[in-house]
Amino acid sequence: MTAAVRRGGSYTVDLVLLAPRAGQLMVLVRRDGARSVALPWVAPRATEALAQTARVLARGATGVDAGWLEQLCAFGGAERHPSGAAVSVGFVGVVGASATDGATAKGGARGAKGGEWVALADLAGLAPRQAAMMEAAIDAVRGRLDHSPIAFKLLPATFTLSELQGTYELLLGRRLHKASFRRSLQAAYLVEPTDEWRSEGRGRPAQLYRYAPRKRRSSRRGVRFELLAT
Amino acid sequence: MTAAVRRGGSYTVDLVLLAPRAGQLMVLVRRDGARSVALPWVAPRATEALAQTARVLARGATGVDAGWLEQLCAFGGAERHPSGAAVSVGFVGVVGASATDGATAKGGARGAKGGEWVALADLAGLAPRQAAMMEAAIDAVRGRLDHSPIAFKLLPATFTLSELQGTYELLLGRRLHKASFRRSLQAAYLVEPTDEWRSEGRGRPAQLYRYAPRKRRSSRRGVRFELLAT
DNA sequence: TGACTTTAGTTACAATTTGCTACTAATTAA
DNA sequence: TTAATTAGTAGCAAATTGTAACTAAAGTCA
Repeated sequence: MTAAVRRGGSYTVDLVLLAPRAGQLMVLVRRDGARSVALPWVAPRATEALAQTARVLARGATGVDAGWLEQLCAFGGAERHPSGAAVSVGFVGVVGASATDGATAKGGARGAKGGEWVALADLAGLAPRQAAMMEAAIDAVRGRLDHSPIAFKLLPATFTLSELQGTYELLLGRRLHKASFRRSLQAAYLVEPTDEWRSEGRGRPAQLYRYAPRKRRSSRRGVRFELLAT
Repeated sequence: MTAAVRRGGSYTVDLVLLAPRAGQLMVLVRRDGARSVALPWVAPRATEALAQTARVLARGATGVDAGWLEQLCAFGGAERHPSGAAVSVGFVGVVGASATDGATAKGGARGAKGGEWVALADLAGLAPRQAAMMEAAIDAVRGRLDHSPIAFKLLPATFTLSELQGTYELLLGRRLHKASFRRSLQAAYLVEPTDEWRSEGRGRPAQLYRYAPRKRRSSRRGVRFELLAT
């Protein structure tokens, strides 16, 4: 396959798949030698839809469907790729914590077929093009977090508001204020309470919620100029 | 070239280039038959950086450098492309109004070498894949307007605040409130006044400003949940 | 039991931001 | 001079946001 890619000058679809585990963000990789790793990738047939290719790639690598999956952009130029392909289309996706069950540091365990979950902080040894994808993936998640239900797709069907806030904090890489978070959430009509409560050992039990977005108008604000000096 | 693309299964770089003209947003296209048009595209050599390819393509089509240029994403699958390529990497860019000087409805004039500026509203006859790019380009511009200096790159070096606001309105496709716009602009430290004024015929003369962003901390707001029900 | 700790969830208030109306200023046209 | 037109500002009410301080419900441990 690799040889065919080199000859034909075709393209690849690459995947940055993220999952939470023990308060850390993990990314799915394949061991690719002594100290180099690679993101999952495939050189698809020409007529296949890109998003479909990425969905199949995600399912093949984890055994479950990605809860959220979106294209990053195309990467090319001189930056090397394991396949030698001229262009690679990067995708980023998330799966729930359960997808990482049984995956150990030495890899190959249940839930990661031939893959291995590595903490984002410990990740090293990617080819240049895939390293660029990795960075773009984190930026994309943070940038789209308030427009796509990424955090919700990363949680089970019912969850506590503290878990939801923790997920946002994990993805954003910073702490949020509890009261403000809940107020914004309420104003957005995104969740509805169930009549279940969960006791997590110590402390008051938390009510469980489910993701149930209700229609509302998008707010027509003025411009904001988040733009900073270079 | 087209035949080579069909045979090799290579990729293309496509460009949505926008410019303001007479209060309308124009897009650069090439006549491609009786009633079909195409966005400018090229099938680059394998090792060329994507952004560099797009820059050269923009310069070749207009004779000037694009003030702002960013990748959209890759498009592929069953949606047809004029080249027959399996994937196409879309770019969106803007150039100042002066780039459209002399371009007429019948095309081929100075400033658009072999191309033609068409009002966005009048655009029809794109191949499916390029139509998808067109839509993505508008979304991208609107989505990134507050993070990239798109509007500023579309104006001359000095401009009035009414021109700046008009540019924002053109790109956003909606009206903005004058006092609020100026207050936000002031708070962002993005422009500085020159000591020139411009009289536009009727009404009070307007002061000219230049784009001169000053360093400031990015505001650490809480989450906003712009996310809407599907 | 009862004080202490821990986590969940709410309230209240000050500070800031935003939308908007209504103003003043400077110019051209008649 | 007066009206019309565009630029620019002031000020206020409403909404949003950051934060501290509170109440509530569980477990822990002497």
